Amino acid sequence: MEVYTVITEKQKKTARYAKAMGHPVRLYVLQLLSEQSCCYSGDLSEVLPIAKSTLSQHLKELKDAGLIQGEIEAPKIKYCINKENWNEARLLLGDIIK
Amino acid sequence: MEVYTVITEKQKKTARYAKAMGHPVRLYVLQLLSEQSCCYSGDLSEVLPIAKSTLSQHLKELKDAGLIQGEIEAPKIKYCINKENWNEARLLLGDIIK
DNA sequence: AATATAGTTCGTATTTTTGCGAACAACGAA
DNA sequence: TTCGTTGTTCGCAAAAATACGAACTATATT
Repeated sequence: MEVYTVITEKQKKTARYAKAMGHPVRLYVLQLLSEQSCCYSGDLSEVLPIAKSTLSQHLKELKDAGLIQGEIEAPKIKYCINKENWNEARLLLGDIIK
Repeated sequence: MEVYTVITEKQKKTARYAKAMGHPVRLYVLQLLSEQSCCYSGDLSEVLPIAKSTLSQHLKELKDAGLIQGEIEAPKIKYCINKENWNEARLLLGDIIK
């Protein structure tokens, strides 16, 4: 059963993407990856003033939101934008700020 | 004293706006106000499945983020977009999703 | 002055987020 | 196989977000 609401699924999805972007560290990572195709967690860890475990959590959140994806390149992990979802997020947010 | 970080003030500001947009209720209100110039809290309260006090909190957050403003029109309060900041938010977010 | 309306603030509870260090897992190199 | 590198997961703590109902404030109406 669904509680009645005027809020659409599209708006919920948009809000989820916006929420994922709503932290400086995550926004930094997203912006970097939208510009330079890929990076390693270690690269980020060197420049960001947070613990590795904290960074890992933020990366996980971006992954859970669907905005990035990781590919094993042992012993590192290469992170890139999830193009499909990133494009969706851009469209959805673009519709809000149009 | 400022801890060193590669994260810019611009990114922090963008993240703050994104965070304010990161909830379905707040996104709904923003989208409504970006389309129809103004509304009253009561209008929102009628259609949104949340308590009035909860709505009031969300409106306060949007106000604190600078995205909307309220004008007393007793006994109601007329809410509108804060055009200056909304435009700033659009520019900042537009820069991310460009 | 009493009442009705509109909305905020207060008090509280629950959940989620943010963050850290220690421990762990996976893999390549020596 | 032992060691180093890379990054995640675990356990914990503190802070912030979300939500509600009750109480309150302010104003207009009767």
